[in-house]
Amino acid sequence: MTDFSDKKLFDCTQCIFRMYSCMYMPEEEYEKIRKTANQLQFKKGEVILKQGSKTTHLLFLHKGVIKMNYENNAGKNIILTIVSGPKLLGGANLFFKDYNLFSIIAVEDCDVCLFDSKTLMSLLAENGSLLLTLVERATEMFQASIFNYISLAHKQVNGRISDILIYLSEHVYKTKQFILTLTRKEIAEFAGCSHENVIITLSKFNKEGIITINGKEIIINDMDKLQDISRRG
Amino acid sequence: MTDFSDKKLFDCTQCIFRMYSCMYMPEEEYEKIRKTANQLQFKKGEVILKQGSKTTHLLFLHKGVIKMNYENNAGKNIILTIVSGPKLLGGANLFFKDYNLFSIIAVEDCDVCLFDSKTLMSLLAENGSLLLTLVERATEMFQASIFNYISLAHKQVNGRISDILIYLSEHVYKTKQFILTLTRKEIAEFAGCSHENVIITLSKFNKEGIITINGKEIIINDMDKLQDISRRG
DNA sequence: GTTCGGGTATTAAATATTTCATATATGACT
DNA sequence: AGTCATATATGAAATATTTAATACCCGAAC
Repeated sequence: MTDFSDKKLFDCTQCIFRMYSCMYMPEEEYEKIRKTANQLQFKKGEVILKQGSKTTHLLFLHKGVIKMNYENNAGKNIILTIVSGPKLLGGANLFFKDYNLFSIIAVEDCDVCLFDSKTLMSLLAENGSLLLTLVERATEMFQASIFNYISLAHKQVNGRISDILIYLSEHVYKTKQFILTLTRKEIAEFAGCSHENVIITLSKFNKEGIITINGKEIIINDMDKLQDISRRG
Repeated sequence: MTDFSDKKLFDCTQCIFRMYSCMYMPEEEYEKIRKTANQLQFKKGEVILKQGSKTTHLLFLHKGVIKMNYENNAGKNIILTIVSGPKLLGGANLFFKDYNLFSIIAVEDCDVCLFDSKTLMSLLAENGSLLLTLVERATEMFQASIFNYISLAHKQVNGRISDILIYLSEHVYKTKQFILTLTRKEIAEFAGCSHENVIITLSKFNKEGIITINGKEIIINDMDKLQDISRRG
């Protein structure tokens, strides 16, 4: 983790969070928030927020990819969702709990802003329209998680892996050809199956020509077939 | 569904929704909302809100038990969660979407209040503190769903059924002995497995003495063992 | 009173998944 | 260049789950 408190890493005037804010809030008000903001860079693998730690900040992911990781009481890691910036990471994890329910871990190098949640919350309570917008954004991610989990809980591994590939392609990397920084083990933690099963399934999709695997690179050749497998579960 | 627009079914002064509201809102303001409220009773099995229909109302469940049901594009029913009143049913399903993402269906007879969401939203935008509280409540249910789904996606059927029994006991019926109105098929839709598997697992738990089944009645004899099975997955 | 449909229950066979053992490849570090 | 840890890959055995077939019970409808 690198702290650049003295200089500005990202241009705040380009910030999406600010864009939302100033739709509903005068510049001076926003400045109060901005002063509490802390620009940071995280390297792949670094923990941005740790499960169980106090929630003192709301997090805005400018750039990069993170995983929301939950370690259950058996010590098993479970990936709740994977998201790419720009995105506000709040909601159940950050908005209302005293302690973080999940960890947020960088899967690729990330640029983030941390906002002091106390300052933010008191400003939000006076500014319903902004709050509505923020909650709406934060809720979006939640909805996405729910639908991920519908897939995971009610489909077999073929369908789950298809869903994850579609999700990564459409919502994280936004292209059909991407470098997958997640390991097979991490995909297994996301899909809720053994890593062997992930490998077998990916190999099968590769052999059938639905996807092409070149080391870390994945190319989705036949999105229709993938969606068909997803549909049939 | 029974409409009692002329008379009052439930006592509004006892309403939990009102309680939240008047913590942050003068009586006159609340009256605006109350005037748009519509008290209704639903019988077991009736659809309260239908997936795909327009979201015109926010729903407050006074009394009873509902299931959030999602019908996927293969026509398969999936139960997202089961909740008992009093509870505000909002969040992703109702707050921000033009159309309901899920259906809400009465599992037992229910008393509900429907609030016009337009009126409510405009009042909320002017009243950040109330909004925060409502969003917090709505988010709670979401969190619970997420943890349900962690269970479903990352455990095998024994663990899932255990989790569902624990959940029903602790959060829905609030006692270790309850009349389960859900059919085995519905439990299967919740657990994400075949109904045969539900029956086999429940029978097994029954034989092992962990639970006792008398027709529709379920008694949890050994909560520790159930939690142990849940933990081991 | 009979029929019908739905819920409950059980089994065997087919299929899916995990576990375990093992092997190769890769990158980091010395 | 060698060592270590980790990721990838594969196959066989053990286990879990679904599917399909069948049967019983019970309440609603005729």
